Amino acid sequence: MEHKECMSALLPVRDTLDIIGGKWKILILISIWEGNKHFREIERSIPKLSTKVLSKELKDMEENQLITRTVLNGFPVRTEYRPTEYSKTLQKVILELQHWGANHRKKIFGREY
Amino acid sequence: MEHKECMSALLPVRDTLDIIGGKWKILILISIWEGNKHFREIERSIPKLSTKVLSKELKDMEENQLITRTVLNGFPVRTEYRPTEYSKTLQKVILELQHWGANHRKKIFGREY
DNA sequence: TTAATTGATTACCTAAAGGTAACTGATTAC
DNA sequence: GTAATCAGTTACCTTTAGGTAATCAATTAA
Repeated sequence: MEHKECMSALLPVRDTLDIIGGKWKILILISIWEGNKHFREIERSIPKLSTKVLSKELKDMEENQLITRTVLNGFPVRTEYRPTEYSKTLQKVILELQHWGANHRKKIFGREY
Repeated sequence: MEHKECMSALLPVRDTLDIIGGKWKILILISIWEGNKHFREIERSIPKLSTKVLSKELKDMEENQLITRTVLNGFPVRTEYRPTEYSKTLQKVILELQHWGANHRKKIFGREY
């Protein structure tokens, strides 16, 4: 049985799941896609999300070039987070996950949400 | 800012990630797709996978109708795990994750695996 | 000077995922 | 009866993800 090729093909799958997996990452990305730019603004747009987790996730997303971070100096310091064009390439992936999940729920529970 | 609709659209995304996320689920599914049928066979096909985790994941996958489980009585008891036709609907999703991840690695590190 | 706001960081804790290893029950071959 | 094989289960431990709450630095308005 040939495993090596298929197993190494899973490294990219792992990478993707690391980037969009977890409890908050997609939520944060969508909030930013929707136009939320500032730290507090994003935080308040997602109920129960803590500053600690948000801070960490934003760093990860910046590293992965999904968002840009710009510090604007002014009265209270403001930071602007913006989605990159590149981040949009994730939309197809997320849509695929969404479609499969929606169909799956119908199959398993015989009803939708 | 309209959040409610987009946030509820994420429930299916969560469902899908619960089903294919984690360290072993996709590996196990692929092993079964490849033709491995028996518990020990699947276990041995995936280095470092323990019986405990395999046992749990197989149960989850059976609940989600991705595999069927049949007990064959014979000398050493044998169990047959088979992929369902339905499980194949995940291939498109997994391929999407794989493509995005492969392209992402090129973008971030400038090289492939 | 005090309070308030923004954008965080830090220390500490809990819960969930996963790992380790020993063990069970059934059966058969020796 | 002893060993081996298959298909698991159980108890226990470690690691990681995530939650809670206090704190900090900068700035401005009252």
